[in-house]
Amino acid sequence: MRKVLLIDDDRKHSELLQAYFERFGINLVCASDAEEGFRKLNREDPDLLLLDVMLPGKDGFEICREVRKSSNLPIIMLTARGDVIDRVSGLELGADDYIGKPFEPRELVARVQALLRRSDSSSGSSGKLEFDGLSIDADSRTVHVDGELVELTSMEFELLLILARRHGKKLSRDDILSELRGIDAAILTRSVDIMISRLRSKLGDSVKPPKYIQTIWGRGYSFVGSPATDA
Amino acid sequence: MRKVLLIDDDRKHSELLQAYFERFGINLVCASDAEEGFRKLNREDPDLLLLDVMLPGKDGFEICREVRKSSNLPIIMLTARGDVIDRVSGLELGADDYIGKPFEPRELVARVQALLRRSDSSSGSSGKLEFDGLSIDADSRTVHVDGELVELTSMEFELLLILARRHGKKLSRDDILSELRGIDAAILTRSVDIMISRLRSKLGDSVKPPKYIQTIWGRGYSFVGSPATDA
DNA sequence: TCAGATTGTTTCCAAGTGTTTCCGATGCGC
DNA sequence: GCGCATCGGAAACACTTGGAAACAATCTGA
Repeated sequence: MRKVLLIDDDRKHSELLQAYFERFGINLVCASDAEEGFRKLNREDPDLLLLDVMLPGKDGFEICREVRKSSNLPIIMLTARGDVIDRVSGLELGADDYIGKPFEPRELVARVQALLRRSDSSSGSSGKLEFDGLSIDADSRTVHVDGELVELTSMEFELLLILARRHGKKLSRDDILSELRGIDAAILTRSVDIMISRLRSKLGDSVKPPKYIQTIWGRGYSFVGSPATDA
Repeated sequence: MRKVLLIDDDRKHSELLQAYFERFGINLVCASDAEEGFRKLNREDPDLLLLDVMLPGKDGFEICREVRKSSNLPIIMLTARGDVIDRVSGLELGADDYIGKPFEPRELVARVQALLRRSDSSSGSSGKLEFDGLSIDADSRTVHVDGELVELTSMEFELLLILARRHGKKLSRDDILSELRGIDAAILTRSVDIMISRLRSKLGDSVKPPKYIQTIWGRGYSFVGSPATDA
């Protein structure tokens, strides 16, 4: 379960939020001042920090600065009035997000989740497209057909990505060319056909009953691989 | 220089923002609809995406969903009215942040910078970069491959650092040269190729199925080492 | 200054990409 | 269904880009 540390001197408010966060599977740990905050930061090792700006003693900005010195823990600032000055200075101090009080608890949860998702995905796999028998990894630029690694040239890979990202959509040769090479697709040749052809042969696809790439006569091409459950 | 793609149908507004972003050293590329957006997404390979919700044809939410299928590119949504429904659904769709129109340009820049900083730091500004079988220590300037110390010259080390810090990003030879030697990359030779070549041989990497450094034909290079589980 | 290491250039060759061409496939009008 | 015009697939070829070796220039430290 994800753990979030909230530093806010309003105990009542904190408890309400704690209960609310619980419903979304997030364990909210509360501290009411900087001192308690730093203690729990070490002991609880949270995944994210919620910082109220208005605090007795050391304020939220100061805490933010200090935390940033030694870690890149995601931080969201809670400030009383949402004026721009506060927002900007909070973000420039190294906070990752900001929310103005009063806020909808639901929105805070959404922001927390967005930020957690981001820090997850940055260390985990993300850019993966999975189809029935075909798996494309946009990060490592690798393609597997039935578990076998298939070596594609960069053009072939880009082409496959363009088609697969919009599977089901009919793409004209112009669409493909302009995504592949930019607006200067003025000189339209038939290189797309050839690339499709080479790609198909590498993927072990055939023309007649197409497994992945469907020719739409007079129009262009379309990716038709079954969206696949997951992998 | 960091590159940000803005998809917004208000050309005038886009141009103003473009000029404004320039002042902060951010290259803002503009598209006015989903079609153009997808084209430039591939072509320009931006570091972050700004999405207007209100667009002719496919709206911002839809674009966001499609992009999220195959990438974890940071996304900020721009919506006309800041009601909570929009915010929450935007964030739940996989956007990383949200800003309500009208907004202060300065605040948008701050949010963009915060998000860029975050995605930077997630790939390790903390001195050590760990990949599957490859570990880079930016402080001591040492590199280990499968636990073995590998001696690199300073250029080779810098080059590796540039690539690894932006793993997954396509970097042109110009990008690399200007980071390596400053903006005066006027004299463009093929020295980058040779450095890549030497680096690869020292890392024990091969060209055909690249473990670490991928050649993107006609474009440049990209670091593709798996982000590594261990530390 | 000299020796050795590092960085840049040239050159050749292999690999990737685009064009032409031919032929089979598809759609259309009868 | 038949024939014609057109479209798409595939092989062969031409052009461009990248990899690697050899070599030259530069830098570093005695």
